[in-house]
Amino acid sequence: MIELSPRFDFNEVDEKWSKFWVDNNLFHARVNPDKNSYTVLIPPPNVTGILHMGHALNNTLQDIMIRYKRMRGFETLWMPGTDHAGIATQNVVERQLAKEGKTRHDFSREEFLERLWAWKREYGDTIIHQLKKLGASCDWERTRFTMDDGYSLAVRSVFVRLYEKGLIYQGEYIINWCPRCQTALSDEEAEHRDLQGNLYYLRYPVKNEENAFITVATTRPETMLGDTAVAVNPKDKRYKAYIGKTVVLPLVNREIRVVADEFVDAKFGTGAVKVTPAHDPNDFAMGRRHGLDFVNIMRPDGVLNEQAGDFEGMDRFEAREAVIEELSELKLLEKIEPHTHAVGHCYRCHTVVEPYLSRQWFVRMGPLAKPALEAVRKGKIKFYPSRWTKVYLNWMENIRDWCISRQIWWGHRVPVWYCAGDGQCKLACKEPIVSPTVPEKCPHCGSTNLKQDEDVLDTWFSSWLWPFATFGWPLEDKGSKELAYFYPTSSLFTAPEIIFFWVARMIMAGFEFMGDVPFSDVYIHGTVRDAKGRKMSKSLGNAIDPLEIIREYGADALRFSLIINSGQDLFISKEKFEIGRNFANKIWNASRLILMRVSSAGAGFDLEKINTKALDLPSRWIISRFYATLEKVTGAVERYRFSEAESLIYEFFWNNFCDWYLEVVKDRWTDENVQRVALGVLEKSLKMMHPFMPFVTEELWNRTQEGKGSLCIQGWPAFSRKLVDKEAERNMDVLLGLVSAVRTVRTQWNINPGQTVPCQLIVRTKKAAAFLDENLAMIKNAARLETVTITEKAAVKARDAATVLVGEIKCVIPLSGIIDVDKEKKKILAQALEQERALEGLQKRLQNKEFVTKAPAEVVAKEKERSVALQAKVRELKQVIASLE
RNA sequence: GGGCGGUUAGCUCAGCUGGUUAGAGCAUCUGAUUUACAUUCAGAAGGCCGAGGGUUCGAUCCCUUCACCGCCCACCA
Repeated sequence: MIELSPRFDFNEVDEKWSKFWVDNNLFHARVNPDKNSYTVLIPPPNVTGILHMGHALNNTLQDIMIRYKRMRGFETLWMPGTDHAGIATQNVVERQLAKEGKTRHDFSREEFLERLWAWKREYGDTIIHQLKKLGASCDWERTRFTMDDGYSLAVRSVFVRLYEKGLIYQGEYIINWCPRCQTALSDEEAEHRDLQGNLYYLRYPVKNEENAFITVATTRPETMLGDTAVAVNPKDKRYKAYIGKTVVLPLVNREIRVVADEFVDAKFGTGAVKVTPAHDPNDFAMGRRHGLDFVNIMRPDGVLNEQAGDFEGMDRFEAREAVIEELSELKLLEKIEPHTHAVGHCYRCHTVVEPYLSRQWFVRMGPLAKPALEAVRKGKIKFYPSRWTKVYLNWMENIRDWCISRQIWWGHRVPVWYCAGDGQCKLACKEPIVSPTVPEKCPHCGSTNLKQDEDVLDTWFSSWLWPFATFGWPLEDKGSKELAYFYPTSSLFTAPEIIFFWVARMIMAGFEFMGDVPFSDVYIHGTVRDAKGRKMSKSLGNAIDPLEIIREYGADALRFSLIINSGQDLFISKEKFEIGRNFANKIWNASRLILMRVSSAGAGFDLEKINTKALDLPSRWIISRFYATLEKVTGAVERYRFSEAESLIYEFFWNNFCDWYLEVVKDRWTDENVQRVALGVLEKSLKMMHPFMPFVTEELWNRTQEGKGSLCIQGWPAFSRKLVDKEAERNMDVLLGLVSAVRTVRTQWNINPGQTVPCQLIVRTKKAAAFLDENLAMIKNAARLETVTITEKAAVKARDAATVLVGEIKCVIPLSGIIDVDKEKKKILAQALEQERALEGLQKRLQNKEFVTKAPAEVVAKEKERSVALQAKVRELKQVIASLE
């Protein structure tokens, strides 16, 4: 007798097995020529903090696939790790410092970085610990961090290689500047949000002409202080006369030219544009085209500088008000119109970004994008669901150069040194020294007085190397055993917002440095939102902590509930986790029942070797149901349809196995075959459910299948076609229908559920009678019937009894009441009529010569088949109607 | 401005190549339960499948127009 508590105590079980799996090193992958590899690389979580629900979803999906593939016999590698997440992590540490009343400038660069490493050590460990709690079957020995020594070497090498190929360049451009973080941002890091702003119409007096103005419209009037031209469309008749003339920029009294440029849209605003080359990307381009001056009016912190004259020292928004006020006094403000437009915000601190002129490093993306586009177009990389393919292609086709330098301290420092020289070779020394290792001296003048570039690289400039840098590249290259075995990896699981940041860039890096795709499948999952549809976030305070759910409902419940809700975006509230908890408990209790009832007879017995001929109908049925479910589940997992897989499992285990099979055999536990089937189906089910709910299944596996070793390294159940018994399923359906119909009758007539009732089953064939006879005990028991008589003719008049029709079996329960037989008949008649009409249409089509000759042969054949089936169906229905008469 | 997705029961969603009576979970209601599980069981009620048009013998499903919601992208100042 094995004692199990009636409640699944997940806390103890979760703890036990996550420790066991790690202690026994069950997830370590090695190069194994006898097996195919299946590799998944974790999207490394940021070391900014603890894991949120999105991580829980992302990692559960990966774990399901990895555990499934492991059971299918692949050498599976799931590479774990964390990302240093440049700006994001620096921000959280700076916020921590702010609480102490300090800024990073109170520290030296080294001291500040030490704070960051301390943070990383703490949170990096927490994240790994949390992944283990979730049940993630990662190869923990390989845990990587994007700033590990080896990884850093990869980052520097890549920089050098691209630089030498001419794909990295440095230049002055307008970039997205966050005045709060005081760093450049990439285009992807500037989030555009619609803001209600104003369109200000400013008048610029024409030089030497009384009362002549050109009116320009702008959303950022303060930038007028940096204007160096006014532009109009060359075709715009209104302004033709002004082209080449000079206007006087108010407030600063700078004389600026009126230039003609095709870019200007005559229809927008006034058709005249103020040109601020240092503060707007379009104006910058125009400035280049027309050789204009670049006047930078702003300091890096968003405060106006000495170029702003009287406005020096004002914050940009403060200056906006002041400029407008002064222009208004000068009567140079024509009007203000409300205007909604998209404004970039820093993706980390949400400050409005400023288009800012500065010297930055860029990657030329065009050449890199080419093979990456081809790979997806040709299907070498597939997106699941496929609609994301278009999103990817669209971005790649319009790709722009990537600004990779950041003016922060946390990250990979740009591997570029400048010779501060001894004055001997000024010319040569202007050339930067680009090297993966710290250069000892200037190659030109030999000076050892070298200064490294102050900037660090965009965090994604390291992440994009994840698929191979994690394997020790470039010290290990394509020829290395590990890379040859595990690269390209198999599937990538990630969120839609990461497609541009990461997925696309990994594909480009894969081709550039490894000459091959980094992975073949990309699975894009939904976003976890709260019940109101808002994205879960710490700042909104609507986040549900996965650890809290694990504590209250268990890791299996968290995993199961998340996945079954994961079709598209997930709308999660706490109650949603009950389904997983209840299901885990159901599995627990079904196993408990079996353990209590089964002697040693079922142990060590393999379902596949069973002689089905000796089994009763419910047993054949449940075995068949299992294999049918197994096949569908396997197919669903292979197609990344995880929620579908879970629904199938849920329905099978709960509705078929527990509610029917275990109920039906309740009184027959002494039957050895019942024991064998119950335990056999449980054994296979535990395997099938393991990738989804690893803890409860591992625990029960060890309780029911002692000595076989850990469940996570067992084989995935083999599908057995011969055990799918369609006839048993059909027959059982009839019985289930019968029982269910009787139950309905009982409810309708308010018969005490405990009370057994007499019943007459009327059948039309001897075969059906024999079939009922065979399963009489079960029917009686399940439907709570007594004195069931089976006859081939109706012996009771319909109006004296409740009559139910199930297939060809008519069930008559003598009662003081009438069931409306006419209604039943009408229903079937309507059905028959519809089928007949369908048949008619079909036959019409089949007689159509054009259709028969022109349509593909398979289609015609299929239609013929359908026609035959329909005919049979119609005939059958007519018979049923006749039997009702 | 461009693109994508959604609209199915009170709520959250399935419904994968068009075909019996459109499903599930939660919530509601009725009843059961000394017998693995109240985190249980049996049952009920609840749907012109967003609106219009089209294709078809037949449309939740395909085409088209529209409405509303959401997301992504975009240098009209």
